This record gives sequence, C-alpha cells and structure tokens, in this order.
Amino acid sequence: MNKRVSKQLIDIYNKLFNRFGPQYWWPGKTKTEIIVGAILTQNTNWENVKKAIANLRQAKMLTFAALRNADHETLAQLIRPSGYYNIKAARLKNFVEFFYEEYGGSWKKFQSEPLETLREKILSVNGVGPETADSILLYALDKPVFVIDAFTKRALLEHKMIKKDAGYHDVQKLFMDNLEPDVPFFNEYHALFVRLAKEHCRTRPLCQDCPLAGL
DNA sequence: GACCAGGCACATC
DNA sequence: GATGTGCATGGT
Repeated sequence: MNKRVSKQLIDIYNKLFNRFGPQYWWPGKTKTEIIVGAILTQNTNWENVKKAIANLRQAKMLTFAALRNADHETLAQLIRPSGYYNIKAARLKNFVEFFYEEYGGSWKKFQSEPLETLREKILSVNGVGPETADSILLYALDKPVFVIDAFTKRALLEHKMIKKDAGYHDVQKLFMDNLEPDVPFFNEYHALFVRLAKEHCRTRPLCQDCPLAGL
C-alpha cells in the first residue's frame, strides 16, 4: 500500500462523486440478470442490452434453468438487439453449463468459493474475459474486485498513473494494492469512471472541464 | 454512410 | 507477445 497513490485514488473518487453523485449501477436486479447483462454488454451500448434483457424477461428466460433449456436459435433471436447475437448466445450457454457442471446449479456453492479460485474458474469459461469476470464477481457476487475498462485506463494514463503499455491486471493491481477491499466503494468507483466516459470524453483525451483536470 | 459502444477468442507472424 | 480480424445491432 503506497500512501501517496492511495490518497490520489481516493481523491479521484471524491472528485468524480462530487461531480456526478451516486450511479446506482445494476440496482435491485437478480444475480442472473446481472450476469446475463455482463455478457451481453461486451463491446455494446447498454441501451441495446436493455432491449435484449427485456425480450428475455418477456419470454421468461431470465433464470439459468430456462436459459439452460433454451435452444440456440431461440436464445439468439431474443438477444438480437444486443449485437453479436450468435456468439453471445453461445457465451450465455457456456456460462450456464459451467454453473451447473461446477456448482450443481447452487448459488450458495458458487458464491462461497474462495475468490482466487472462483475468479480463475469464471475466467476459464469461453467468452468470459477479465472485465466480464470481474463485473460478475463485483456486481453479482459482491466480491471486492476492481473492474477495469478502457476508459479507466485512458483516464489514468492521462494523469500519468499508469504506463502506456499497462495491461488489465497491472491497472487492476494499482487499485487493489492501494485501496482497502470494499464492495460498495469499488462498485461506485467503477460506475463513476463509466459515467465520466459517457458524459465527457467519449473517444478523445480528457476534455478541458474534466472533473479530474488539475490533479 | 461512417463511426461507435462497459470484449473476447482465435489466427497468424 | 504483439498485432489483426470476426462478431452485429441500434444510436448519433
């Protein structure tokens, strides 16, 4: 734990929170819905994901049991609005199969597995990479892991807190080595970075009235 | 019509 | 281990 870095990270959080307030990410939803959303939102606008999830809800497919029984074609058509529907249908199936094979369909077993091995196992599912795995861990299973996305990296790069070639794990380490594990805090912090991305700096470097300017 | 969105796996060098 | 490519919809 580096005190200076730690203070800086908390400082960034405070600036973002003061500007944007709480983001209420994935509030009041089931674990299944959060996991489905995490997979469907890969490289995809959340508004499109909402349409796909609405279709699934309408078809009563927002449970793992229902997803397990669905055939590929039906599932693919329901999630069509979220894009990459063939690949994502397969990925949903992969995850559901993993859940039943590894944990016998028990949320209790799933959630009580130690974090280290749990993360490795989730990552081993084809179609689940670091960001999706960590979103599932943090938002569905309440595990204290910090989710990194492309914008988080760019913001940190801008403030010279990471190197240009830093990988996902390097960036994640910066947060997790320098902050106390805290689920609600990690939840809000990542959501605030995404809010910053949507609100301010879509594809450009940080703009002038960026809340992080002058750190 | 181009460009983008809360990635990932796979091929190739 | 770095770089390139396919996957696909809906909004701006």
